[in-house]
Amino acid sequence: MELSERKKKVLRSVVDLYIRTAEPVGSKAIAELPDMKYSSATIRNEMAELTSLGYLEQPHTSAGRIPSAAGYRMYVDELMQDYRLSIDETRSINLAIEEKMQRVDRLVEKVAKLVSQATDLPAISAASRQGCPCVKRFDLILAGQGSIILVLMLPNDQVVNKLIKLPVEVSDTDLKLLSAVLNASMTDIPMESFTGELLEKVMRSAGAAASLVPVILDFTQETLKAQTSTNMAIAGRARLLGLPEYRDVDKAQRVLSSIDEEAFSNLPAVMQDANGTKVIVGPENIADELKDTSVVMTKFDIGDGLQGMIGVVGPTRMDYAKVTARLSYFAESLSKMFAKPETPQLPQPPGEEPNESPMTGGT
Amino acid sequence: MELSERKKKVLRSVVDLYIRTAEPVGSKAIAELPDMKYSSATIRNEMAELTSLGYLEQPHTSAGRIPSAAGYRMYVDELMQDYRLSIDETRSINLAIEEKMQRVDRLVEKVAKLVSQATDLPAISAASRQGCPCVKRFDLILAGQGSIILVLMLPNDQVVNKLIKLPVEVSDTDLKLLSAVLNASMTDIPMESFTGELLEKVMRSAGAAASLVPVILDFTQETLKAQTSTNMAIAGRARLLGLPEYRDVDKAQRVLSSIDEEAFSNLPAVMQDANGTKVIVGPENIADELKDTSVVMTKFDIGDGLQGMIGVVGPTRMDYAKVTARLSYFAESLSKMFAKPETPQLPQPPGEEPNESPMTGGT
DNA sequence: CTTAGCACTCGAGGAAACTGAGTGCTAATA
DNA sequence: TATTAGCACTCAGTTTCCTCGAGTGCTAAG
Repeated sequence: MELSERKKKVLRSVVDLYIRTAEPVGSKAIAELPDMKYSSATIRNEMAELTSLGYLEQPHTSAGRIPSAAGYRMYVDELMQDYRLSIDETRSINLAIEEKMQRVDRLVEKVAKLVSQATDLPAISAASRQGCPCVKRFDLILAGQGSIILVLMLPNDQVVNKLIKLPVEVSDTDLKLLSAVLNASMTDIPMESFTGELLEKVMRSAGAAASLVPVILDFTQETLKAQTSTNMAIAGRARLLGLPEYRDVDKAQRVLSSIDEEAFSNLPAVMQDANGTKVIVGPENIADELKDTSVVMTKFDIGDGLQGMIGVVGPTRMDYAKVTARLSYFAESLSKMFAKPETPQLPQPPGEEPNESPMTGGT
Repeated sequence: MELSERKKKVLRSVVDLYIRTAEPVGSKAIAELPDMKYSSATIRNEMAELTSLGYLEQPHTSAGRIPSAAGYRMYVDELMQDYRLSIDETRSINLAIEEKMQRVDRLVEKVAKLVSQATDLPAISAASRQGCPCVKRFDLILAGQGSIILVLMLPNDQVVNKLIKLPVEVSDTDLKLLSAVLNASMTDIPMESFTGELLEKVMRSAGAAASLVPVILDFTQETLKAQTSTNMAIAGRARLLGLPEYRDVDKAQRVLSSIDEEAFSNLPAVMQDANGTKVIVGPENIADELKDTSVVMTKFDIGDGLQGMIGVVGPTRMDYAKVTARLSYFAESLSKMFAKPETPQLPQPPGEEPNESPMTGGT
């Protein structure tokens, strides 16, 4: 059933106000809003109906109303008005991003910290590898002292290596042969096929250096597996404690613990299939501890087959409009930065035209 | 001034009891302890003196006493009785450590988590490189497509590399020459000396590939710098919230924030010069937020020139004896594990002989 | 030197009363 | 018919007041 315009307006106002104050909202407060042309009695009737429709709740008889999960969902999906980032906000985000970021794992930590600062909420950031990993090229270098260096070139120019102590004496020629064989048979294929006949074929062709093959392939498998693993960081946990809903220490502890545990380990996966910004409202969360905790997250592109994700964790009563806007802008800026790593070209702050923040509110 | 035996006994009892209950301790409670042979009145007098000596404090007139910072210091340095780990405790620590640990940065995270679990307090873990880093050996590999791979061998068999796009065409012979020059002049010296005449000499001898030298040395410097950087993780922050002293959310927030900020970034450095276990009691902390928060930490050996550190953060009223014992055992186990990485040989659980936990209580 | 006794202090905890924001319902109004 | 004013009622939160008892310091007796 579609809500009347007036009901929508009331619902939106209630959620807006509740987001600002964290206190149950009464009919009078709504009636006194600048562009509300009805008396508190009318609002009262509307609120009563919204309550019976399941969009609002009443903590107890003589208190105002607070949004229910369905109310938030409706708000996020249809009612919420786009938040316009101020020039100051875009500038501070840009400034934050401009700092040099080096290694990927450090980067994830840093991004999480920045997002947390920008939203004043705990933030998650993750980078996970897309697509099936394979080796582009093998190199074997004689390193003296009876050891060799194995160098793997991966797609996207990444290079990984390992020092291998030689179990047997191997000549330079043997190595050349072995690497030729490896490059001929084992490149550009997924690691699942490193088995059976292919393996035997390689062993046969490898000649004197055949005993190295298992060591090499073990390391290769390990490396490729590590490539697919997701790197994830959480920052700014303490910001939760500043919010009125977490004045209750026990509750705060439960939430913080489950943040630190595995609770969010599946978020990057969830994000894979979604596009744009995704909002998970309170009870839609999986974990029980997170009943009145929401998550807003979005993807960005790191390049090199890496998929980035940033998100924030907050009370169900969080300022979705603002958070979504900042998150989207952040993601956009990061994507652009990674697109041209040498001269980071940051997006222009939104000028006169409305700032579109794409959004899907999946369940 | 040396305290009388009886005063020591009273002080120890007060701290012990306060650690257990987190409530001010009265004279009666002390007098009723099994091996206390004096009446509450006598204890009262002793406590009054201990108070005027600065070892105890009184929250208000009609309450019991709590230890002051000086009281804790005294307790940690002289009074505390060694805690004997139970077989169960050693077993669970061993079990935890036995899990495979891969990369160093992951390892640091994992260790922090384990320590936090073992002590039920937030834990810090860090790994930092010891001694001045240098390059053992340079290798340059032609990688096709107008690029080369630079391979640096560091002490302790670590290998790092980078793909370099060639600005100019370079032949295999040129590369051989360049790497010979690099290996002759730039190995086994600290990076501070990569300057002036040495640099010029290399450039002159490098021939056709001279234009590569700056790129190579930039990367080398960066790598060596990264080698000295400390890797640090904190886990189990939420455990703080379970403790009575952090029922006050604002306080908890202040402490957690400063844990997440830079507050502990200097701990690894502090640990460098200390040996054994170090206890920093509340007000000895640098940061103001950490006034009634203590830190216990100890070192362990990762090998490969890496120095490990583990520590826990807790209220000044923490069970120093227990924490210190567990931490020491943990450190010992880790050291042994890294000493023989393939077949981790864990220390035997302490048998009949007293379990010595070396300890220095520096200021 | 130790201990029993005692008057005193003062925070914690609980009951009772008060306050006021907010409600639902009814009747008047446009 | 839709809106609004008015009113009695509800109930969480706050304040006030009181009691209770753990703990103290001091004095005098053992």
